[in-house]
Amino acid sequence: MTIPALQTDRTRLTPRDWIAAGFRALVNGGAPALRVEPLARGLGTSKGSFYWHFADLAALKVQMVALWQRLAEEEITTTVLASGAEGRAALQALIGRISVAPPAAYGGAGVEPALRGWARTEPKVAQAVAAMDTRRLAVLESFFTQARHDDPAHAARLFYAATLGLMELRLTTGADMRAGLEVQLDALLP
Amino acid sequence: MTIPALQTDRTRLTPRDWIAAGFRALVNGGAPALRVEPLARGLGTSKGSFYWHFADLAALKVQMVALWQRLAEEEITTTVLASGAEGRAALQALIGRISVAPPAAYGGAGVEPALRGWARTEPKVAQAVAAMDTRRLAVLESFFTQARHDDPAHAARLFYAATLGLMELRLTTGADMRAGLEVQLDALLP
DNA sequence: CACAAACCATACGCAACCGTATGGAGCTGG
DNA sequence: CCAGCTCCATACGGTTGCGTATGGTTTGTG
Repeated sequence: MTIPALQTDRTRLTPRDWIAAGFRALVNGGAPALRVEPLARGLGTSKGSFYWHFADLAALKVQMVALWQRLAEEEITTTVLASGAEGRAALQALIGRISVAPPAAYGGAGVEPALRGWARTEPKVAQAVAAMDTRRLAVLESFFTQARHDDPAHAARLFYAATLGLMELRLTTGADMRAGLEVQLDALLP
Repeated sequence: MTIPALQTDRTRLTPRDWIAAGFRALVNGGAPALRVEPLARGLGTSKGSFYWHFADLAALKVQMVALWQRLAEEEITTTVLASGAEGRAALQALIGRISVAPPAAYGGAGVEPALRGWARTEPKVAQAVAAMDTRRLAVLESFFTQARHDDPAHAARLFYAATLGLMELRLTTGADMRAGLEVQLDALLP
């Protein structure tokens, strides 16, 4: 008599699955939740799977930051710069893009604030965030310059600060990103 | 209430010394840095001292949050409400208070962002932060109402969001809080 | 000085996690 | 069908941290 083999029909995991799980953990539990064994439990697998796809935990973190950088950069180039919009129109387009939260499988609306919190625990992340900040500020400043604002640098800083703050408030008090940013833009470009 | 000076004696520690060390660790290393033995090493003592002053690590965290709540509340009441200022004048007074960073012994300018990052790892902290957000928003809204703003709720949200964002940017790109907030106020109350 | 209280050092058991080693399951081409 | 590659499970040693237990050292006080 043969015992029928358990057809677990398990779906095999890809590195991308682990990265997505990493972002979900980061958003829900913060940096301390980025551990191999808890992640494995959350995916219903063992860490043997993890160490097949990644050299170590640091490798996963690197890939997470790299993915965020790629998406954030894409948000700027393909959606705004490539559209050919300028000045106020470009800012409007950016508002539309920013108010769309990332997919829930990758942590949803909490990704950006969570990543900034993560930056406080790991210098590599802090460096990536700081670089993205300057990049975004430069782009915003060019838009405000095109819109003939008196002090584009100040306006860019304020607009960006409001964006970051609204992302925070979206989590705690459920603020509406789009409405908030449109009002901010009206205040800065009357 | 004013923050008392720390014991420079170094031979004996007070609970307040541990709380301050906790804030410094939180700012520098984030939530995962809030551990008993690393804190003890940083203070040049052993964890035997810690467990004399606190029941466990959770007790220290509770006291840290409590201290932050008291100082944040004080920032509102004694500096603004008690001054009798109203409307725009009250907002100006608040700007002056906010742009002053806490003492370096307690983590300096990074305390507020660090605490918001911490909130992502511990629900108790998240609750305290959310409560403070609503409290601050209510106060700000009353000021904008006194200043006869068209949409006080929106203005309060934006002003607060800009404040939070500028606190973030103060860390990465070294933004000037006071200048930024004054410009924001001018934009919202022309 | 005596002596208690306050404060700190050290050692211990326990638990969680990291990264490695190794074997097994499952698909795939020859 | 079987040989080899891909992918996962599990056991292991090492490290770090928690909280407790216990004894030592300093400080205040009569």
